[in-house]
Amino acid sequence: MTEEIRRRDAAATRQTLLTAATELFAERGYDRTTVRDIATRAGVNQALLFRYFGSKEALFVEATSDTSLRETEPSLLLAEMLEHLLTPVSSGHRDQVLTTLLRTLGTDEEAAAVRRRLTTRYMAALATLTDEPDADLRAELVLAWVFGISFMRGVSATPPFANADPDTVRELVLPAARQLLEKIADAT
Amino acid sequence: MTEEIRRRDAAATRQTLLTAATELFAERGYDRTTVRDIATRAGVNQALLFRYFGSKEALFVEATSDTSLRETEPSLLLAEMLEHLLTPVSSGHRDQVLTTLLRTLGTDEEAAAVRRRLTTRYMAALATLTDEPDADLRAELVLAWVFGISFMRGVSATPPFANADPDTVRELVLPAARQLLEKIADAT
DNA sequence: CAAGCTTGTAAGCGCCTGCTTACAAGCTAC
DNA sequence: GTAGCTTGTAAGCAGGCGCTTACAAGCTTG
Repeated sequence: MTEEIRRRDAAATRQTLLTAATELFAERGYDRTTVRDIATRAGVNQALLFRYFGSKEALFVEATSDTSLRETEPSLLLAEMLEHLLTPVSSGHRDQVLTTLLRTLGTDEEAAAVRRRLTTRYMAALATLTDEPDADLRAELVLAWVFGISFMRGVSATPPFANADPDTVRELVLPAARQLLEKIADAT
Repeated sequence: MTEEIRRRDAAATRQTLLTAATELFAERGYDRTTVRDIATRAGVNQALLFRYFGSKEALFVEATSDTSLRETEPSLLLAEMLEHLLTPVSSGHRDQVLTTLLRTLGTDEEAAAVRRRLTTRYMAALATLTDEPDADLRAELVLAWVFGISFMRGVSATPPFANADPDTVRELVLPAARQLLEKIADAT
């Protein structure tokens, strides 16, 4: 049994808030998520949010910073990202950070900073997959594709993607992307 | 000379408001644009916004509905979209609708409807460019790429794209996209 | 020139936002 | 057992939001 009868547990409350915030930011983005929403979903008084995190922005940074960008081999990175994007979100909270960042496109500086940092890391990894001089541009174009797919699938939720088989998508995307980054490998 | 000394001109005021709204929605998205912002940029009392448009949402719909999706031949559509996306925004107000929709990713139903309608039209055009059975999926993947490029360039504004030569980008994207939609043509 | 409509203005309403404060309730150490 | 800290609660503050109202200023028609 899990410890269910715990009350007055600061660490647990903090974690509950963080989880609720992560979910809501991914679902609605930064602007449309209110601190009251977060507290309600966490089943917690909203004042505690400020006690434990200081501000809504600080909570956002913490919710999006545990990126868990695994140390995947770059040649498999694209295939893995596609898999993450295309598997049903319901199955555990997958890498929602991408979705969160896509939903948070305002002028908000914190969000923009998080987005830029993440982008740079992925780009650097992908840029190793070609010997062409314009490796960065090629990497960014491929990354842009991932963002676009993530956008249309997770955010816009247009019909074809909703029913699309992940394998089919991968078999379409990988060869095309290989035109830009020739060292992209197939999934294992 | 243009007629500058016109006052009490309802049509002109309406148009000024519409222009200001279009710009601001593209710059900041729906949520972060306030009716006061719009009225201020238009140099007009904000009550007039409600007199002429009824609500902020109605104004948004009108600002994004003049899509001007030209009747381009589908095989040239991708090249043309890329050109639109990559030419400096400063040069006249280009097709900002894509940017606006990207910046407006909340739960807002009106924005989602506009986005869906536009997407469907572009997809239908692109789907004619292959004889494969999964034409729709292929078209959506290509469109996703355009969205991603638009996102990274216009919204996220990451470095490589900012300095990228439009022709270079096109020469990278078109051949790769042709893996999905074989009838894509080069720019004229 | 005055009636009557249209266009523009100033003020403010009710609501929601992020955030704070004052205080009650529970836990731990002596 | 009670002092003193930590955890949770209720209420509310100031400011910004979309939107409305009451009214002044201008134009058009007899």
